[in-house]
Amino acid sequence: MKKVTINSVATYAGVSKKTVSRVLNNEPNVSPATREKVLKVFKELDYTPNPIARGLARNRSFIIGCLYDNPSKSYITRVQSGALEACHKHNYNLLIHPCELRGGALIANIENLLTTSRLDGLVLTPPFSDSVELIEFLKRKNVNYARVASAIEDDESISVRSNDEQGAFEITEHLIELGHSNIAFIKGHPDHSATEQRFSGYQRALSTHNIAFNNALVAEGNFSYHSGADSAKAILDITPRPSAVFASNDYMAAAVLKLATQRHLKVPEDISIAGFDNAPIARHIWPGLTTIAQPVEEMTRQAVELLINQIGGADVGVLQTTLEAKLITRESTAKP
Amino acid sequence: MKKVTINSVATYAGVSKKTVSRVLNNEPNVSPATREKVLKVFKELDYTPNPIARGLARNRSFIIGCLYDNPSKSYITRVQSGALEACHKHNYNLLIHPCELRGGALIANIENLLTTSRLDGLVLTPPFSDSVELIEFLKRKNVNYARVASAIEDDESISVRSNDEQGAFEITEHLIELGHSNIAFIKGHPDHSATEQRFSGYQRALSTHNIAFNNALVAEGNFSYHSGADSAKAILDITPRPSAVFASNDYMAAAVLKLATQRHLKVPEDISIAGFDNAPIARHIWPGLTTIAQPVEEMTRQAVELLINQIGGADVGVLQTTLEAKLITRESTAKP
DNA sequence: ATGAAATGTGACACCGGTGTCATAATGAGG
DNA sequence: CCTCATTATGACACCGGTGTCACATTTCAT
Repeated sequence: MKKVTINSVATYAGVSKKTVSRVLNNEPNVSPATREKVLKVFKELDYTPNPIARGLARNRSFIIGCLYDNPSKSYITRVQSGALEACHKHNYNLLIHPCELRGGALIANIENLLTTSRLDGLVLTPPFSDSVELIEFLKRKNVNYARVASAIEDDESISVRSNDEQGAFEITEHLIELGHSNIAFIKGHPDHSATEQRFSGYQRALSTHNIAFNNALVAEGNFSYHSGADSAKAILDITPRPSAVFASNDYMAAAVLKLATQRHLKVPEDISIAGFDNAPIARHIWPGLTTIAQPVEEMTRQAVELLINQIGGADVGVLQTTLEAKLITRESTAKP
Repeated sequence: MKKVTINSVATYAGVSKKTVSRVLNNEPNVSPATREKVLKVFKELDYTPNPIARGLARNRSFIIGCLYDNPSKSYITRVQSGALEACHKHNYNLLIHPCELRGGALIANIENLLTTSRLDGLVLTPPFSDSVELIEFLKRKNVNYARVASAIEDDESISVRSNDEQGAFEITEHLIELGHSNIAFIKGHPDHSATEQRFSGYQRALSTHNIAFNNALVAEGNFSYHSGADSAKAILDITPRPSAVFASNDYMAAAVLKLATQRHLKVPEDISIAGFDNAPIARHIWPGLTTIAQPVEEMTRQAVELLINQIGGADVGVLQTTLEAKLITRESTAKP
């Protein structure tokens, strides 16, 4: 099968390349008759313009790259879903690129990515949105980027985050108001800024309600289900057993719930469990998890939309936004 | 900041574009001295080649597109993970494109995708891997593609599937051998060929063990958790209550488990539950789900690898492979 | 009818690389 | 020292579009 290019169309239709290009891009100043004629040839020859050539001429690829390194699959799915919504709205496409923050190869990896595929912009999700090294590199390379859920504030780039500290405060307060005071906490991955923020919200709630912070009640997780299972073991063995557990995300909370159930503890009668994120699993298990609904899709959608506007050369106005997190109470928390 | 192109490098280094290009691509016939010189200029000018220009010249984008329309998020995550592994191994990138099979806009949507971004190949996941309309279109457009978990056999294109019928047979047989005979079944999405195959395996197992098939025990799901919850209601209200439920995927099985637990039924003492896929949720809940481990990542990895070889012009040899599914027994199934 | 403005069209350079081929420089063998 | 093969290098066309600008044609007010 012979390739159909803009040249063949032009020859066949008896007009110049440029006129074909005009029809292709719906530019004005083409007579209706000519336009019709060219459009007919498009159909006849089954012509599809070459996006690469177009990209070269316009210096655009209409592709956004999404960087992630996140143990929580559902978080990534939600990120993708928000990013895709914004992309498709503007006729952009999304390229996904998981990679590792640690190991020293990050910059080389991203450099290779940019060499392999021309990307108009990059969405950085945690923990990349907090990587100063990466951000410096992108600035130097003049690559457009948007940060999702980043804690860095003194940066003039696009950033959409949610209020993790406040969310953690509220859910801890919810437990306290139910009557809990012996509340265990499971931390997230140390590379993620959300980890520190959620921890800090937990501590602030305790202190606000005059409950002494007890480091023995804190377990180190990393947002993965598996780490939650390990932390759960540690926590359920504490004497006296905490009457409530607040895990930094729903996966880890689900792991606590599973172990508690295995040990024939009744949730929430014997122990209350709270999570964070409002991941699907929070409502797929019984009892459903009390959690903080974090607007992951919406954050990403907004970030990508701003990014695309910026790429288009528009004046984006407000670059940095903070969305609210919301407490969702389900069956996993109750009075002790 | 001025753009650094191959021309600036050439001028600065005092050589021709072509020589720079040679160094860039590690081609032979460049004297060590010249190579050194050019490499030094790369560093000095912080040069990054333009992938689009390269793509235009070579007629390659080194991007694979992944099509999906699947209610199960974890399935998609696994597909992506397998596809990415193969892509990165060959220095390709992955662009994701969820879209709808139904609605009539599919072909236009894909046509637009191909117009927007030059893709070297497409991975079709269910239900697209069974869409004759789409496959015809891609053939006509001369687009390389690979099918994952497709039931179409009389096609000369790349296809990697797993044995769904056999998997469903085995898990049903497992229930029968435990002593169950009143086994309810929840179907998957009607657009997916796996749905028919799993149903067929269920029926074959019944018939092999001389158990009469009873259509009243069959509920219509669509692979989503939500549809599983609806089916669960219907099934748990059947009198006499089935002693076991086999759901066509783990999400729906999890929904059955949740409702059963809510109704204070003990699993597996009062009712056994089996799923399909070995999705993460199968081991994140208690009791863990007995299920069929489907090698989703591996299927996709192999499919993409074959696809990339084909794009590279290699003789791919065997185009169609079937991988085995494996029974995983956990706590959700037991004697009635 | 006439000149100015608006509209339609094409020639040509350009985007930033790669492929082909001719030619220059180097090295081995006699 | 010369010939011939080998290695190194560059000129130039080309990939398939878009941007600029010049020019031809039409429209419209005077």
